[in-house]
Amino acid sequence: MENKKPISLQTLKRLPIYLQYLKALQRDSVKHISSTSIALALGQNDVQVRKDLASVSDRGKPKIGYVLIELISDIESYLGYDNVQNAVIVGAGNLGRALLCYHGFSNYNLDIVAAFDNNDDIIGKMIKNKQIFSINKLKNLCERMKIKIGIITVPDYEAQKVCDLMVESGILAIWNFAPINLNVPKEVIVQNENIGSSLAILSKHLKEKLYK
Amino acid sequence: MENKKPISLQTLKRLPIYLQYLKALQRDSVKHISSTSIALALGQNDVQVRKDLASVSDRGKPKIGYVLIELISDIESYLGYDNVQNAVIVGAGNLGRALLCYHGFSNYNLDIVAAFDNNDDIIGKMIKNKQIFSINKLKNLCERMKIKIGIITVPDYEAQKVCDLMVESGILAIWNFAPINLNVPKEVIVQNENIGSSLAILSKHLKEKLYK
DNA sequence: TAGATTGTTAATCGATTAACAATC
DNA sequence: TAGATTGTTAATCGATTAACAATC
Repeated sequence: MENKKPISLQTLKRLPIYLQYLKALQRDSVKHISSTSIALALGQNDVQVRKDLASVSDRGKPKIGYVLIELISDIESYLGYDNVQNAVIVGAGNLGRALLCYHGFSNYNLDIVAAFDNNDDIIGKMIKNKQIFSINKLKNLCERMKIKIGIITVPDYEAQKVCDLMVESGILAIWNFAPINLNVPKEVIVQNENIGSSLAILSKHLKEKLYK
Repeated sequence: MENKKPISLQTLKRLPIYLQYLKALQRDSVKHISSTSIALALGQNDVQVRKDLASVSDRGKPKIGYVLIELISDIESYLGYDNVQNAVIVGAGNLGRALLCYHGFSNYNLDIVAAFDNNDDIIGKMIKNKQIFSINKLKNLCERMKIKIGIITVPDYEAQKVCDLMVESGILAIWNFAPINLNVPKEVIVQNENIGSSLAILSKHLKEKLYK
């Protein structure tokens, strides 16, 4: 299914959550699934789920719902998980190494091919079959391998510099773990992963529960 | 400032981002700051910033803006960063260990006091001065230390079990890194950290840039 | 057929942005 | 004083939810 109306950012964020749940069902050999039951399992409104799914698949049938494998396939192809996406990571500190070791990215067909750092002590080392290169090699490798996704796990004061280098290297999508606003040209997208925002929600809730 | 009208979830998520920026300014010895300049630096709408700040501080002055240290203090106290918050982490795999080593939590006055796992090979080891205990010790330690924040970094099929144990141990706020929907009583809050949602946004953008 | 489910249209809700008066 | 900034009220925008017709 191609090119219905553009879907909202909120829907886009929910699709991977549905997908995860659907894949778990698949392991349990479930064959069919309805929006209503997905909504129930994930604690969401059923109309919302139905609308979200309708935006990426038109194979839903009244009374039956969706055939599980068809729905999974439609969501995956919408999200672009049907092509492997190569990525590089800059910053091989604790967080960078953890991401490098994380197996779960295969679920999203994301493959981190290499890491880069400016610390001579770790340049040249291998982590889980992946080599840590000097930051100087970033541009060359990205261009040669046509890498379009960059992950930033350096300290905040280095993040903009790294970001600029990524843009120069042809990267179009940046996953930023540094707590800072990055300036990029408009053809590049930045997704900020903000630990602070999540913690704020927990902290506020706790404050209300404990002191009120 | 206490108890104006309740602020929105969106505002709550943005406050830590402002705070981060304000602290960076502090290092540069800036003394005053306006909503307009924050908005400009962070690429946001100035009315939005003004409203967000007004919801936690009433010390803004026309023409001058805010005194930096006052604004920082108001945001921090609103977010509850003025008390140290102790947390435990369950699941000492790659991600769990990375979080355990992460220094940045001190910015949020969050202190991870211990990790728990069910793998005998790592139980008893120390990571950055923090011990990995058997999961069997979780309840006792949480009760004794009155720990209210739990971080889940176990595989998805173990997450609900761990969650139940946390709830039983008196934990009220759960930061969940497992890609699964957790069922909790209504007094407990769950904040899901969803890698898939972030990646979906990047992946979709890339698909549009590259294939259209 | 009746009931469960789909997809769509309309209503509601909440968040963002615009307009503007107040003020240091 | 004039201009920059604040805070507030109103308008707009977008997302969620409700209502309902279509259908296997």
